[in-house]
Amino acid sequence: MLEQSLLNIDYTINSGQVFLWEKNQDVWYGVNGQNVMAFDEKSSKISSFARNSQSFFRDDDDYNLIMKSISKDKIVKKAVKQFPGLRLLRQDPFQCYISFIASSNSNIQNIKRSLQQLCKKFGKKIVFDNKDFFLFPTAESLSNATVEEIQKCGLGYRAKAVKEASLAVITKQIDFDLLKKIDYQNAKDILLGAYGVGSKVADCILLFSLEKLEAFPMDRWVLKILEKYYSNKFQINGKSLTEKKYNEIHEKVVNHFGPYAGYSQQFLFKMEREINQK
DNA sequence: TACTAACCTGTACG
DNA sequence: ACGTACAGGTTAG
Repeated sequence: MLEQSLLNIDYTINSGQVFLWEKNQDVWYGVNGQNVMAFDEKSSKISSFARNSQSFFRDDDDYNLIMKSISKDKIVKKAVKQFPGLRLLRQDPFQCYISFIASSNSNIQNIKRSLQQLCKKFGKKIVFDNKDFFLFPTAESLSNATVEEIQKCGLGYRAKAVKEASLAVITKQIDFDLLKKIDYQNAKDILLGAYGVGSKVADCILLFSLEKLEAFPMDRWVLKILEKYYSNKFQINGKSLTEKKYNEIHEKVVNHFGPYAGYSQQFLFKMEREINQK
């Protein structure tokens, strides 16, 4: 059972981590791999289609301690204060992997639509709470699909990457259980070997599904934030973000924010997106 | 090693 | 209506 004050479900769902969650009345429903989860806003009760052992909302994290740890400067302090209960999630690794491969050079609406179509086309249909859901496709089903079939889900040129990446899982070239055990840099190097996975996507997968809380995904938004608030600390020169530059900035970022840098990214991202929506 | 254009697709804007 | 820009990157060259 979760302390209600420590989880704000709306902030958390709407923070760019997940794409397959919808609110129905007062209940949030979300597809997570071969499971569907529900969070009742009124009671703060969590239920799920399958038994889920891993805590999706990371309530095993010492939230207050982490908030203290990442509050290294005014900016993060402000964001932490503004979005109490924003949490990182512990997602199904395969779904997270495919989701962020699908996210590259796209936008949330497109990503959502594509993933929904993927589920409908390749995922198993189930009934939970008297409602129909499609589970996320398995690595096997996506690796057996043709690029053309995947493309029909609106993924465009990313379809090839989705198929290749699924194949890499089937062949154990990518082994999520192993990636969870080894350290950040080694896990990242392995992920980068998958076609369609670059620095940013790798960091998303590591942070959101593979227990690497020092991962700090940097997309154009986060880069803008660093330029805006931290130009003296991290100095980002040049316009294009090469892998080398990405790594250099990441090192400075972890030096500043510490081992839970990924949490700080989530707060900064949320704060800046909120500002830009108005 | 460092940099840039091309890339599917849907939507917003003029 | 219809062209153009651009969106939460990656890859090939």
